[in-house]
Amino acid sequence: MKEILVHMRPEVNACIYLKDPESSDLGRRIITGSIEMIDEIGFERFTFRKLAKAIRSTEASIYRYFESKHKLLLYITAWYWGWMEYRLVFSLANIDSPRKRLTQAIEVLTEQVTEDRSFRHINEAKLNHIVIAESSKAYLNKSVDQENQAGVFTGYKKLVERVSKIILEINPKYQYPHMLVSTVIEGAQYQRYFAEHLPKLTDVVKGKDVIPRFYQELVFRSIDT
Amino acid sequence: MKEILVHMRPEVNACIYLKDPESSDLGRRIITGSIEMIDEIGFERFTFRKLAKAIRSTEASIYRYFESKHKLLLYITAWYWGWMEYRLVFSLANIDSPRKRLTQAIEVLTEQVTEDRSFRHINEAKLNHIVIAESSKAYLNKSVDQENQAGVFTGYKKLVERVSKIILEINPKYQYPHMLVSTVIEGAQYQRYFAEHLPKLTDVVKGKDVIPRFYQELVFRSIDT
DNA sequence: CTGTATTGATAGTAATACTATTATATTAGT
DNA sequence: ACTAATATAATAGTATTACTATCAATACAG
Repeated sequence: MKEILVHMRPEVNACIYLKDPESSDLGRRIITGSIEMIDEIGFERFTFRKLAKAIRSTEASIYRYFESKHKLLLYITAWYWGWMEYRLVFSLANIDSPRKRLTQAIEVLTEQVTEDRSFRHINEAKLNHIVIAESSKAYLNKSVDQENQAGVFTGYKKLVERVSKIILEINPKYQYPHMLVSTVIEGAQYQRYFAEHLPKLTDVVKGKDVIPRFYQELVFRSIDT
Repeated sequence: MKEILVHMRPEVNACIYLKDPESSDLGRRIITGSIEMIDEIGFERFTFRKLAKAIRSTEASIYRYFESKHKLLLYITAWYWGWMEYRLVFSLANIDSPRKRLTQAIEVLTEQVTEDRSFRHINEAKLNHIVIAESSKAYLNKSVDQENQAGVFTGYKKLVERVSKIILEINPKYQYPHMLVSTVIEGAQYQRYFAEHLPKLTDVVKGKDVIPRFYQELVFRSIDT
């Protein structure tokens, strides 16, 4: 993947940032540093002041890139969903059978993300870890409608739409493709979080990743006539 | 239900509060007022100072009941899951067939909550609305392990366990009952949130509540052999 | 009517979430 | 090489948040 993606980057809606963090060294340090720090101390305790110290810059400089830490979270999650869409599209290339395409799509959406490093300054495994724990905070707040209207969540919606279409290819009469896909995506994240923190809410098997398996079965049984 | 529940109240783990809000008029005003206010302005913008003003008390007095607004959120969600368990248990009374029991359980877990008012000072419809939008913040943070160990999430886990058992009665070989139940509970909340704010992620039909229907089908297809 | 507990009133602190100003360093164009 | 534009650093400052502390007023229980 490295070779192919090296000149592509997930597109993030420009209204999220004041200045594109991909456009400068400081910008990239902000992204690298915030992923690192949010993973370590959590989004609530994360502040621009602490980040500034960690990346040897200043609060005021960070504010020139992002209006608030909420916008930074929006950026990180939008980047993640953009990246996921690339991964999905590439992993589906040359697969013709809709059923195989769906199997592969569910796999990509639910599997544990390991270090990828297609992008030098982004640790995808850590990014995945914070997306699991923090990404829902990006839309679970009162500014969601305004931000949705501005197109902030387009990447996520496109991903859901893409997989929904595969489902409809397999069963054009299935009535809830979007519900099913968003249930799988959100569900897989929660199950991973539960496995780590609230294991009574899940069924973990030591050494095995049952999450993709569970959702594969769930989806195919739901859509088969 | 009113007559039966009138002398029962959901039990909330005492370590969540400093002083039981059910034990005084001020305590109940804190709960009533916070449900109202969190629903209106969201958990992030909600502060004890604003709440104090709204219920004509003082910040310091509220702090005598709850250490922080996070603990108050824990209290509210724990109360909600305790209440849900009562609703579930009562609604399953006298139903013998495991399949019918499961159908009813899914219905209770996924349906829209309407005004109930078994408890004078709690508006259950509003409570449901804030649980949908805010409850995941109760465990999506770095204190989750500590709080889980203290038993804060017992009510939620008991509910999942209860429904998982019904699934195993129907199909003792089904491997993922807890994953399935937590997927349904979390999923139903998200779908309701999406229906209101991010409709592209769901399949809403005007005038119809498709969420229970979708999850009924999903569950029974998943567990049937 | 006295001790105890509850709430209210007020004040104060450290941290957070910003905004503003000015200085310095870098780079780009001519 | 000089100028202008731009980016960042350094510093300071404000309003709000998330508390803690103190003390007075009230209630109520024995």
